[in-house]
Amino acid sequence: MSPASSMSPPGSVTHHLTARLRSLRAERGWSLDRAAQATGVSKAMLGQIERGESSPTVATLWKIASGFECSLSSFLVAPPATTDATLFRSTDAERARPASDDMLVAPLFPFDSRMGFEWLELTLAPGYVRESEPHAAGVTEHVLVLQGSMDVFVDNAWQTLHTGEAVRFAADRPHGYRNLNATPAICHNLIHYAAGQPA
Amino acid sequence: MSPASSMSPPGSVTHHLTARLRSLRAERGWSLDRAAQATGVSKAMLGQIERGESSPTVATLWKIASGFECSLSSFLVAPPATTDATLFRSTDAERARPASDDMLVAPLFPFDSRMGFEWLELTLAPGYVRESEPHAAGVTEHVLVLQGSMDVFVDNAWQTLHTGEAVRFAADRPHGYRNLNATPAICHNLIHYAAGQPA
DNA sequence: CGGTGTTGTGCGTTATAACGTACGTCTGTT
DNA sequence: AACAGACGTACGTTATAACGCACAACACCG
Repeated sequence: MSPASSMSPPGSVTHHLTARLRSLRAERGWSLDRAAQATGVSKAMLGQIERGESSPTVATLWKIASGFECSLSSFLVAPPATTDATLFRSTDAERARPASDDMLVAPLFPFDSRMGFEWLELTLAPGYVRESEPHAAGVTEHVLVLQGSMDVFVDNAWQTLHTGEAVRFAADRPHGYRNLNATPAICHNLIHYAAGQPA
Repeated sequence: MSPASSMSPPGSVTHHLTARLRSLRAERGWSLDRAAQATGVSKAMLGQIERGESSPTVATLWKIASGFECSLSSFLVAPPATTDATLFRSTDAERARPASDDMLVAPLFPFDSRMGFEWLELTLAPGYVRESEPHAAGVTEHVLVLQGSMDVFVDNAWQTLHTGEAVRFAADRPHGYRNLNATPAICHNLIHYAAGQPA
């Protein structure tokens, strides 16, 4: 993109790539020769990549990642931001908001791109029935019953879950929940989205 | 690597890259011209990449990902394996195994690389005290109290969690759990590991 | 103080990624 | 059937990624 300058802007993809490679090599105390031997990439090339003077091919980046026994994506995406500050949540504080007449949704932990999931607590009133549209591919739902019992529609059949039972299923197919009992059912619903995909 | 053949092996990185680009373009009904215009990469190059005849630079791959409004890593890492078969679990079945005298561990959902976390149910007997060693960087723990109350040691202080309360914290620092009450405490413990890093 | 080895960078060459354009093909139109 | 348009591929050129080698700077020893 910028042939004149060989510098890499601080926030860019190439900058993270150079920093990652440099720190990884320093971390193991490897010389360029040693790294070249481990990865199969010439040490001249490795030096240029570290200096941001050339943008490697995915093929060579793969050789580098393999040599260092690291994932390919760790060279590209920003680090998982280590983690954030400690976060306290309370179901009681969130449960007060009714999503509909016969269901309460308490967002325990809202969606976080670093985690890739959101964690909800659902309260299903007696008689609640809901069939969800399929979500995008790669979405996985976890349902765990805390109180009472309920039915989950997965794989074209209703399955009964009692207290303490759980199910995990791919949500890119028709699925649903219902509570045919006389008492409310409380469950946790953890929805995991595929990595790197916008909602 | 193999200059003679222009094919990409079925399981390789380049194969997934070509398939991803091809399906993404077909999904939107874009022609090569349209894709070239959206990404800023020549349509000839896009065609060669789709056919596996050339391995793009990370710079051009970035342009492609930006043009399609997708994450860079979605072109590289193996697909999240869509998802697995439906999996039923029961806490009662697992809870029978005592991990120690004063704590029960029930693995609700064992670690799954696609999800990046494991989900446990802990039962802390009265008087239980445990201070964990810091885990690797990028590990995040979620604790949610289901029954009774307990204390969690985070940020160099003990915090009390009552039923329905939860906390999320970075586990690469000293942390611990205790139950100073007269009745057992039950909580969920979801441990999320950084993506792409070996345990 | 001059070997001797190691580290990182510069240089010339080769392989190939990337571009712009032109061509063959297939479709739908009047 | 002939034309027009859109799509994907093949071609020739340029930019640059990648290589191997050689050199300069800094160490550790004799």
